[in-house]
Amino acid sequence: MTSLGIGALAKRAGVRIDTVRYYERSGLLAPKSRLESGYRRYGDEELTRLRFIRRAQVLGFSLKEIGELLALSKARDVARVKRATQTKLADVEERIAALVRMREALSTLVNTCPGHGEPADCPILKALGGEESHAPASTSGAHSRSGTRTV
Amino acid sequence: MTSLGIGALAKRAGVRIDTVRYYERSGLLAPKSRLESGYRRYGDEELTRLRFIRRAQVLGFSLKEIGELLALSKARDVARVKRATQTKLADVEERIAALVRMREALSTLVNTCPGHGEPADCPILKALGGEESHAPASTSGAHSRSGTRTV
DNA sequence: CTTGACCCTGGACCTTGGTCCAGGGCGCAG
DNA sequence: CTGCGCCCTGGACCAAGGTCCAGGGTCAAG
Repeated sequence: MTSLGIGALAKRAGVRIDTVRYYERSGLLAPKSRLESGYRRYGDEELTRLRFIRRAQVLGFSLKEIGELLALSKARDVARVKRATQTKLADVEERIAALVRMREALSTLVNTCPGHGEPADCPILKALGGEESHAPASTSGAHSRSGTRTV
Repeated sequence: MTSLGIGALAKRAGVRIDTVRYYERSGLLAPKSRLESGYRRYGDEELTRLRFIRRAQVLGFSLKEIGELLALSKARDVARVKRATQTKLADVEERIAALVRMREALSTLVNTCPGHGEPADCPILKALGGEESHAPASTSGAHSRSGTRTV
């Protein structure tokens, strides 16, 4: 029956104190109790829960989704918890597919670029829009009133 | 030698006008010129560049990274452009690997959860921290001075 | 009791990638 | 010349997920 202050809890979960309070504000993690002074007290369940929140984040759940999962778990609604997880799984699969497409495109670019020589031979630069010569591109362009038609 | 106003440019690239101006503010896309009135004018190169920016975003580059890519391209530094792209490729591969791990974890959860019955049999709920009964969890906790030691 | 470490609250601030608005100035067709 | 639609600027605002700060109270060791 460990009893932890917020600092000890945060340290054990590898997060910052502010983060714990932020999760509390977000409705994800309430302290088990408070001292008369207002100090938060946490038990093992809270630690587990905090660690779960972090794991779920790594699994790609947003804090909002984690809150929903937590609510479903409180409701002990196994079916809905499962469905939420399936939805997330589908989402993750979609993201993987998108990243795989991205990888193909990038590796094509890398593989066809000689890495030296003429910019004209670099497909990456070509993909970038290729051949612009000159072009001053002043960052701090003070453009005054009254210029010739196209500055 | 098409000459476009910001609206036409935005429409052709499928972005909003504000987004074009936002990219300009971010140093990614300056108009080719300005009318005396201050109206922005764009040519084909700017359109290509804007489209590149969007494609690069889809490929997972942040605007900051796109800016770097653009700077390298201006410097016509083929070698460094290639290296930046390789770095991004490695990054994408890492993200894919993380998502694949995520997918494995989620599908294990989904596959081992019966989807009905006792919460105790649901691995998702167990991963969540499992068995907390009761716990009132008052959102608007007015905690007054003077309580018993642990409220 | 004193001291240093810890904790409290409320609110401001940060980053990223935009989006929207007010108040006013152009461009061009009729 | 009028009017409609486009454009200008600067600045506020959004969501997410924190992070930090000021100003003050508390806990526990010595």
